Amino acid sequence: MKAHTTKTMEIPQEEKRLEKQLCFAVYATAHAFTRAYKPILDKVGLTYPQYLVMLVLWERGELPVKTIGEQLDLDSGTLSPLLKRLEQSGLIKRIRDLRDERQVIVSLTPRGEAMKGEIDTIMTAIGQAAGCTLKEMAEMRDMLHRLRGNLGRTGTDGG
Amino acid sequence: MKAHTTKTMEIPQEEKRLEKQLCFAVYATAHAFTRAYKPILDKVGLTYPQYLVMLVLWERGELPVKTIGEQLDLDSGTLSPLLKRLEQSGLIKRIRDLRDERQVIVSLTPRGEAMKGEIDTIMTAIGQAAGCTLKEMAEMRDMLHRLRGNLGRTGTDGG
DNA sequence: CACAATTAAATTGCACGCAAGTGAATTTTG
DNA sequence: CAAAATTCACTTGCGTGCAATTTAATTGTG
Repeated sequence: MKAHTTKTMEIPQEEKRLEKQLCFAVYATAHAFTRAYKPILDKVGLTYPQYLVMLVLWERGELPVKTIGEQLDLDSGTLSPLLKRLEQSGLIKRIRDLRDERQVIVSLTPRGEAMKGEIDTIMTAIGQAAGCTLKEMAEMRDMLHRLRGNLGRTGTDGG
Repeated sequence: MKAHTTKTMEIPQEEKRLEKQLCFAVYATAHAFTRAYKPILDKVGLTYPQYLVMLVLWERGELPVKTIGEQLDLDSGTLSPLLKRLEQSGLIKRIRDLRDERQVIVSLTPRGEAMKGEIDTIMTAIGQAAGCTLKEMAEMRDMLHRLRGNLGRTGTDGG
């Protein structure tokens, strides 16, 4: 594998500004989303990552920890304590799989299932806060999806 | 102020899927960016948020903590320990302002200033990882900027 | 079937991010 | 000018994220 000359040609000053950085736009918008969700999620006692886990379970039903991690791009170091909190909140159960005792199957309790009724309220509220047209939202989502695909397959080429 | 009927009309199942959520696209892309930056930033001994602080200082010169926080949308609870680590790394100085002793002025050390030479290498590497055209990047950045503006001014209407 | 390699989840350690509270300095007000 | 209100940074506590390690279970191999 011959490395092509990683040519570091001069980038114009203007392009180096924080406000010009796509990475920062994504970073800051992610925080803005979390903050926008907070007052809404506080009412149902969820953090934003916990809400994402609930979304996955509402959509797909009971799942092993591994699969939840694949859906959300999170590892067990993040999920294990998070799921423990959701369990203590009485929203999910964690049961070790009898077929394969390495796995833990996560499923919704009746309370967790019932909370699914809140989805519309939550999504409507956020949709209004975002203040985008559905077309814009879809467009942005697809662009981000592509971008994420590109970034994900970065071969950690140099180290 | 009469609340307009927060009409929670039915959202189609398909739209509730995780993959359809713009918030998740932003969330996951932010993490993908951080991971893409990691091998590059490891070489210069910075975390991604630390890199953002350095960007601000390279661009604007010495600044009080407050202003850095405004630029990055971070509060002192996040910045104080982060800046302390950058100081221990020998990249910045923190000096209490003599005019207003409530403020702490953050400035670059010679080592921090010298690191500015790494910018081009870092940005070029990330640019290649992102694999977008400059037009796409600009487009996405501007859409995110607008979105962030909308989310930021969400009046926490209900609590 | 024993034994090495692999896999899943949990744990540990560190660095954010943010709410809430503290303490010191400055500004506002009476 | 003195007291009250505000501002700034720091600290504390909690919940992520993630690398690295640990423990237990399963799979692959001879």
